[in-house]
Amino acid sequence: MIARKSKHVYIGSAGLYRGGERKDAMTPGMPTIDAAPSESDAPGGVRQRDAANTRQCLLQAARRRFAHDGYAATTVRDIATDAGVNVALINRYFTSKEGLFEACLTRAVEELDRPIPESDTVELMLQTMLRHLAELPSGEHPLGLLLLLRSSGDESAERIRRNTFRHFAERLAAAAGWRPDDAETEHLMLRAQIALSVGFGIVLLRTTSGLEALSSASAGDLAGPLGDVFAALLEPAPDARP
Amino acid sequence: MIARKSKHVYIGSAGLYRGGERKDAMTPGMPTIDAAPSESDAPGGVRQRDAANTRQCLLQAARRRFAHDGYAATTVRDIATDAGVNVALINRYFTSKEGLFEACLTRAVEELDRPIPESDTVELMLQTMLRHLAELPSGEHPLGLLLLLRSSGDESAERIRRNTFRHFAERLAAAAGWRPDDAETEHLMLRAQIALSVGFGIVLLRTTSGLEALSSASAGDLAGPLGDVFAALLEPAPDARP
DNA sequence: ATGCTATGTAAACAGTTGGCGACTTAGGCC
DNA sequence: GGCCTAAGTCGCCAACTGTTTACATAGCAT
Repeated sequence: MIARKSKHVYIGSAGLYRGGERKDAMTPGMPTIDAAPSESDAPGGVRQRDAANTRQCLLQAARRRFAHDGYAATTVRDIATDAGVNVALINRYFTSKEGLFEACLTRAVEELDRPIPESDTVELMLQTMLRHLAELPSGEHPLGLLLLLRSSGDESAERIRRNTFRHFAERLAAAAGWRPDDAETEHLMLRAQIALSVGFGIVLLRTTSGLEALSSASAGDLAGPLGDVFAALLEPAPDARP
Repeated sequence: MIARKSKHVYIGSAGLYRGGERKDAMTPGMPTIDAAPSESDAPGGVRQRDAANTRQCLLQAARRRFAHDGYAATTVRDIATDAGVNVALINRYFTSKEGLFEACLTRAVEELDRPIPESDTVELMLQTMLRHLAELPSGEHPLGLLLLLRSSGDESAERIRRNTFRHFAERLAAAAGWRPDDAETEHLMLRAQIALSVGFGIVLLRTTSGLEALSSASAGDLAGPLGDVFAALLEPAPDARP
């Protein structure tokens, strides 16, 4: 018995994925960014042309696949099918599979880094993390953090990843009082990185461990425990702690 | 320019991997389980036969590859080359790539579950986790936790993964006072799963994020912060916490 | 030695994958 | 209309991947 690659059909909480053999259902219509195929695209209809839209569709589909299955496990054909788009267009718009992944990563980093309220506090960073752990208003899980964990092996993508990690670690550490070259506060960097680990660990186990309580927890459910963790790690304790 | 699969050369902290083109250096000698090729295997020497040994070599090499690169990204030829063994032997001894992965997973679970001191305490679980986060006496990083995060997509392997997660979550939760079907202690399950996330998050970021402080931290360095986290999550706080 | 089996080797196979080049066509502009 | 370019399609390929098959041989019992 050969364990063939699973062409799984995702039925996420809010329809993360539509069925596998999208091609039959979609083409030749206009690629749609989200949810069910729009009513308007008749099966025999005319393929409309909209470069920006197809680009977005590809990005969206790629984000989901990459985040969920990892880089190596997803094929460009998977992505194209999900997006309801011809495979060759991936290379047209993103040069290569690596290019597409890098585009996903870049967009994810932008999303994660958007709210920079100048003065960081541990509390604010905690809320940002919470927002990216839990469900979006649209009902979809945020994929940015997850994407950051899916390495492609490509050098330039890897650099983006590492820079992002370092950037957030430093922001978090700084919010907790860490200052560069200050040996006195050096331990805070490690603690900030551990705090970061918590977030990534949660997002990973939420999506891949099958732990019921964790994967179904809402932002509100996580707020309490996660607040305790951040406080224990980064808030100066009453009794001095090396 | 085609982004070819990187046949990287691992030079781990304690020589996790030896160079990529092992075949030239190793064959035809006896496959060796660890470290540098033993002095005794002359290049023109006779290939010795030792099924148990080659099995172990394959397992070891597979563990490293799977844990480090993920299931999909590692090829059976990679593993065979690392182990200094013919590719076909993977299928002989483990039926398939999936079988080999499952064997790795099973062994990892055994290692993780070894010390069951009957009565679990949060403190003991913390120490167990610490032991699997930090370096082994041999100088190698423990790969068990990491392997648990690398899904193969195979149904039976996935079941092992999930059962292991659930098992440890319940052990940890129980150690903190959780009792099945006791709504009063239900919140402890979520907290235990978050505590688990911390461990997995750390092991993941230690190996893939390039965060210096974290990846070079010793068990002793982690003990303090991690102890704080576990305490904040699982030790009953003086002021009641829902 | 003779045979037998466990072990190991080499080559090939069938399916998949990412990428590319030649082609078609929609839609705007003159 | 005629033309042009961007957008999309189609078929192919070379490389790679997991697996199998046919073959070689070491070690051992007889």
